[in-house]
Order: sequence, then C-alpha cells, then structure tokens
Amino acid sequence: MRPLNYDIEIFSYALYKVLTKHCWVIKLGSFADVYTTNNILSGYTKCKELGVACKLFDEMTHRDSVSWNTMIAGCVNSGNFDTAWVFLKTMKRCGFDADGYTFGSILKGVAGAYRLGLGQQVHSTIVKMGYEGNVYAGSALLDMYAKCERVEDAYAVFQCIPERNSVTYNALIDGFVQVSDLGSAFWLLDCMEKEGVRLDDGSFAPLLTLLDDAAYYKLTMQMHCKIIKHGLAFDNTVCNATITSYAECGSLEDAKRVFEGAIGSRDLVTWNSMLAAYLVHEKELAFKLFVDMQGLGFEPDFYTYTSVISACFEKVHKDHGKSLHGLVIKRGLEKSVPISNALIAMYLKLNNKSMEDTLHIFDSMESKDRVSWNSMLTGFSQCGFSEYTLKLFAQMRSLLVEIDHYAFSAVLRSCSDLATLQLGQQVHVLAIKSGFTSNDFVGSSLIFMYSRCGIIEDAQKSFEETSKDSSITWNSIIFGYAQHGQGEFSLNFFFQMRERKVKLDHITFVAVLTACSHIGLVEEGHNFFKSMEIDYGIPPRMEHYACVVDLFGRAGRLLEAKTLVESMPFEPDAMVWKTLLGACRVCCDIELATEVASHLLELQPEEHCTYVLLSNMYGNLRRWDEKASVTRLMRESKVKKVPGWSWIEIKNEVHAFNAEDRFHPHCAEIYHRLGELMEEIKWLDSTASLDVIMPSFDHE
DNA sequence: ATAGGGTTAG
Repeated sequence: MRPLNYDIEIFSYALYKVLTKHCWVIKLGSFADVYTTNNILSGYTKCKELGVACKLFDEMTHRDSVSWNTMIAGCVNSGNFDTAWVFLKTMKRCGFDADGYTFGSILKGVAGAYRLGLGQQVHSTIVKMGYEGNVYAGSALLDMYAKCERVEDAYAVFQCIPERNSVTYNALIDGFVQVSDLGSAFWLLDCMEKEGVRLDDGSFAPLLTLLDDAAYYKLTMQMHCKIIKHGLAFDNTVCNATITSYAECGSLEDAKRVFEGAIGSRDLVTWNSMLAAYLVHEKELAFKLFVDMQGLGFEPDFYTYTSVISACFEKVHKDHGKSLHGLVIKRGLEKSVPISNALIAMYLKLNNKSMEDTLHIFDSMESKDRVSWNSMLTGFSQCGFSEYTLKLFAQMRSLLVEIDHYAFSAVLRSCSDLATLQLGQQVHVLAIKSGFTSNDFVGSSLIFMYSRCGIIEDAQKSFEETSKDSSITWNSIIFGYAQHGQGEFSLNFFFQMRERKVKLDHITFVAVLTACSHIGLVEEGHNFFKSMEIDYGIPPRMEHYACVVDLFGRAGRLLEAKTLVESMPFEPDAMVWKTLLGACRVCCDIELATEVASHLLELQPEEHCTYVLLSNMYGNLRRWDEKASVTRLMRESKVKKVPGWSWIEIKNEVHAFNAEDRFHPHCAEIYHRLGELMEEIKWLDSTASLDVIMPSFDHE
C-alpha cells in the first residue's frame, strides 16, 4: 500500500497573495493606478491564471506598454503562442511600440513553436526599430534561430550584440549542441572565460549531453573539474547531466559517485538519470532503484517508465516487463503515448515473431504519434509480415501521419523482402520528394531493395547518394554485390571502406564473409575471419561462425567446417547447425548429417526443414527404412512441411503460386503458356551444341 | 509592475 496524499493544494501561496492584493484594490474602489494593476496582472500570469489575467486586462481603463508586455509574456509562458501573437498585433494597432521586453517574450514563443518564418518577420522589425543590440531581444532572437536549427543565423545575431551575458552565450552553446558541433560549443565556453562572462549551470548542462561515448571519458572528467571549479558541483541540473555523461562514457562508478554526492538535492530527474545509468550497466540494481525511489516518495513519470520498460528486451526480463505493463494499467498511465510506445517496443523484442501483444496496445491507443506508427511498421517488417507493413504504410499516408526515415526504411525493407520492384520504386520517389534519400538508413534499405529486385546498378546509384561515412550503407552495398555473385566488387568496397577510415563493424564482416563464400574464396574468407579480432578488434559472433561454416561447406571442405564448429568458444545455435547440415547435404555425408540434425531437432523441433532435408538425403541413398523413420518422427512431432511459394509482380499486383496450384483465375492460360515454354526449353536442349545447364528445381 | 538560456527516454 502506498500512503494516501492528503496535502491537496487548492491555492498556492503565491496565488493567495495576488488574490488578497486584488481584493484589497477592489475594496478601495477604482483608484488603483496602472502600476498596481500591472503588478496584479503580472501576479496572475506568473500563477498561470491566464483567464483571470485576461479578464482583468479587459477591465483596465488605462493600459500602458507594461500591461501589454505582461499579457504577451503570460500567454507565451502558459503555452498560448497564438494568443500572444494576437496580443502583439492588437498592441501595435492600439498605438504601442514593441520594445525589448516585447521582443524577448514573443521570440521565446516563436522559438517554442519552431515558427522560423514568423521569427524572421520579427527579426526584420527588430532591425527596423533598432533593437538588434538589445541583449534581451538579441538573445531571444539568437535562441529562436538556434532552436530552428539555423545556428549560422544565430551566430550572426550573436555578433551584433555588443554586451553579451551568460544567457546569450548559453543559448548559442545550446544551438551548437543541437547540431552536435562539439568543437564550437567548447570554443564558446573558452570565449566566456576569456571575456569574463560568468559560466553557470546553463553553460554546462547542454554541453554535457554531447559527451555520450567512451571516447569522451577524459573530456567528461575535465568538464567535471571545471564544474567543481566554478562552484557548480551541487547544482541540480548540472549534477543530473553529469550522471548521464559518465554513464554514457561507460563509467558507472563515476556516475554513482556524483549521484551519491547529490544526496539531499536529488530530484526526479536525478533518479531517472541514475536509473538509466544502471539500466545499461547493472540491470538488477536498476530494478531495485526503481523500487527505492518510490519508497522515498518520488512518483515515477514517463521518463522513468519508458526507461525501465525499454530495458526489458531479453527473455529473462519478460516477467518484469509484464509486471511493469500491469503497473502502468494500475496507475492509469495507459493513455500516455510515450509509455505505450515503450510497451510496444518491449513486446516486439520479447515476443519473437508475434505481433499479438503489440497490436493489442497499438489498437487500444486513443492517440498515436509517429513513434507508435513507426514501431508497428518496423515490427511488421522485422517479423516478416511484409504485406502488413505495406498496408499500414498506406494507412499512415491516408491519415497524413508524417513519413520519416524510420518509416521509409521499414517499408523499403518490406519491399525488398517481397522483391516488389514497382512498389519499391514508388516509395523511392516519395523518399526523394521528402528529401530522405541521403539518410543512411533509407539509403541502406534502398540498396537492399534494388539489389534484391535484381537491379544492382540502381543499388549502386542509391549508395552513391549517401554520405559514405557510415558503415550502414557500405555494409549494404557489400551484401548487394555478394548476393549478385560479384564478390570481387564486394571486397573492393571493403578495401575502399578501410582506406576512407569508415568505422567497420561486425556486420561488415558478415557481409565480407558472405561475399567470399558466394564466390568460393575460401582462403581469403578464412583469413578475414582470423584477422577480424586481431587486426580490427571485432570478436567473431555466432553469425560469423555460421558464415565460415558456409564458406567451407560450399567448397566441399566439410571436415574443416566440422572442426570449426567444435572449436567455437560458445555453444553453437540453430543457425550454425543448420548451415553445417546444409554443408553435409552438399557433401553427401549422411553420418555427420544425422548427428548435426539431432542437435537441431533438440533446439528447434518445430522446424520442418530439418526433417525434410534429412529425409531427402536418406532417400537419395535409398536408405528407405531410415527415411521412413524420419517421416514418422516428423508426424509424431506434429510438424507439417510448409510448401514453398513463388510469386510474380504484374502491373502492381502480386500473384502467388505454389506447386500444382490451380486457384488462380487465369490458371488455364498460365498452364498452357507454361507447357509452351517447357516445349521450347526441350527443343533448345536438344539442339544445343553445348551443355545447357538446367536449373535444378528445388521444391523443398 | 513587464524580458532572454539549460538536465532525464526513444
């Protein structure tokens, strides 16, 4: 049981004071001067009593520019930017000029609403009226540009302000932080020190958010020193940001030390920051902290819930995840969009290939944001429900949900899974129109789509359009050429990547090993595998072992494949066994196949491929009894062979078939034409002087 | 009596 909260606040003390003053003025009759009324007006706006303030403003017989400025500031600070703008217009019409106060307030509103166009209008008025150098108007203007991601403009404004103070600097620092320009942000900090402008909490907090990588650990420590030097070690905001920086640099110890030092001045953000730190490094302690903070009376907010929920992505934490879902319902937080989004993401990761829970949450959400839609889109796409991805995408478009790079990437991946070129091209056009083709994720999906649809030239073109400084797109183009059997090109890209000092990752090596295996470069592939940890610091994972098993297997070097699996530093998973089983089939080694299959049957008894493959191998060897026993085992395990499908896209419609399928409305014509084609092939075969290599139709 | 900046998730 949690204690009931009895201190329900009807009026804040501040509001009480304003009300008393107002009553007193009314009692005295209508002799209150503008000065006193403005004072009360301001009191109401500070208490967010905008309605009362408006009424009082209407009743005023004499208003001066302070009255107008107070109303504008009041509207902006309570989030009513449009009303503020109306007040500004009316003010001008009533013959009052805007001043530094007016510009400061209205620009704060413009910045909060990200209305760059309006901001530029205000800018021209400021210049016209000579307020460019006013530190309040100028700082607000600078901040508006910074928030609208126009940091160059912000800097231009900065240079027009003759006497800059901490606020001016801090706003510009944050502008550079927003565009991840660490260098400029630090340079400004130096300038402040040289010019003798006081560094305060607002100078450090935004900067610290950029120190989010192990590479910045030393820098973080240096910043921490500076913070202590400037007497800000116990400042709440700075402490909170420092905790996060240390955690993201990988030092839980330092984060903990700052957290412990902040005892007594901890707020909800402090707890949330430490929670996030623990979630990355020591999950069990995080769950404990989640309980502890509530014991101390801190009511979790959506930051708390989204962090702790998103940490439940592994099977071991499934119970925690479900409990948290229950807690969310119990506390009536289901309506929170970010929390629901976190739950969707959690179930997507926990429920392998099942969308049931996710769909349930998504459907019951009264309002959804872009993240909700994108999560579903990505979920469908990753679970292989490609048609649903496309349907959902169409729905998003008709509901005018903004399509961003996440959406494009997911839907393009589904197009590539379905190998539906025309649809893929349509989505590509949309992506061009909305300017997303240079995004790495979109670019990577485009490369996959074109490569999968057989047009490697267009995959290459899509690659050329990306920035080429992230491994994401390089990996995709390497995969693309590998898929097309042009492994030499793949390796060439790998070498270029190395030359350009693009950071390689574990996926790069999966791509390279795939390329080698597809063109039979056994030695080269094996060498890459051996050097990936030594020369590149990337330890081989399960999928790399699977690739090398495949590499040996395709080359008929079964013994080496087998030895590699035996030497693995961790237990092989189903993927590795499956690859080895494939190698056994190529090499017709039934003994090893039987052994490998036994591991697979244990790990994935529901997987029909294993039974079918083994049964076929016995069949080929005419070992009928054993074949029969495999078939029996399959029947006993209630496993059914899933027939393979083929499909073709004609005029933007997908026609799917499986063997001996007679359901298509144009079935008769199709089979007739098929018969003609077969005749043609036979005729070609009989007239060919060279050996015609017939494709072996694989119906397994 | 009226004005400008900053910390936590994904």
